[in-house]
Amino acid sequence: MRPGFFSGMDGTMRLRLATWNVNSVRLRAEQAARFVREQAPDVLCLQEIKCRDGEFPVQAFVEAGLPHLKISGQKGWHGVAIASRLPIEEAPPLDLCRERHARAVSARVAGVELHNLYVPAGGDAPDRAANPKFDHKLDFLERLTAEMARRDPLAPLAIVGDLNVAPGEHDVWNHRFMSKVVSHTPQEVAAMEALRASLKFLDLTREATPDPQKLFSWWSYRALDFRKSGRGLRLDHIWVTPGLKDAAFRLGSAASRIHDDVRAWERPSDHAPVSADLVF
DNA sequence: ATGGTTGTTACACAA
Repeated sequence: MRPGFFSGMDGTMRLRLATWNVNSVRLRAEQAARFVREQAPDVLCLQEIKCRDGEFPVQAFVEAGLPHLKISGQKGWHGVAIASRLPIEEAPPLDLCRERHARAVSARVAGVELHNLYVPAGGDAPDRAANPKFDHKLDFLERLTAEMARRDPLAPLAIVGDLNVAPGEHDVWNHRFMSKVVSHTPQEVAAMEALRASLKFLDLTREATPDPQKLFSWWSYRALDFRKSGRGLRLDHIWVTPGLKDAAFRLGSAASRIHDDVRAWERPSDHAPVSADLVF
């Protein structure tokens, strides 16, 4: 039996969540299928699909064994989707994007309320007054925080995706330098801390690999050799509520990792997938 | 302590 939701004899069920900023799902449908073959996620959350709903390569995901799809696309830019081995049920949608971009899609899978997010990158200048994109980014995170603060921390809920912020000093290649660069400014780090505190979220990838170990999920295309450059950021996250803590730590420690080998594939996305296991 | 690359699009822009 291939690895999947039902892990078998002991009656436990494993739900493997994965998130990947795919940077054009049409260009990388085959890579997505390969990732599913190799890592067997039960749910794959995609960001930057860069297509309309009707242009999504449905067949590739059906054949890969993730036939249940919830797609929120738009022409050309942004766009998010959830692909699942298990049936998708409705979940309360979040109203986060004042620009009405396709940046959030929500679903309930195996009893877990899942919010797949693509937070705005925020432009160049870390100044809310001078740079509307930076203001939009912080507004998006503030709306999300306000929404989460109304929820029950004991409810099984996860927020995953490209949050476009590296929250910790070991989530960037150089903390001092990056503190002046959008993605790791004090304002963004504070916004992420407010979000974390809203429901006492657990950052599963960091739980699995504690500080001071460096962790990156994104490397610029502008480096010839991303490994040699060493200039990465951890922008992609899987956060769960305390209601999922037992499931996340069932094996002793959190089982979450960054699949940086995918960043080394031919014609890669600039982001690597991130996965985390929940055991019920 | 900063040069350049990629994807979608339409003849730039966003990342």
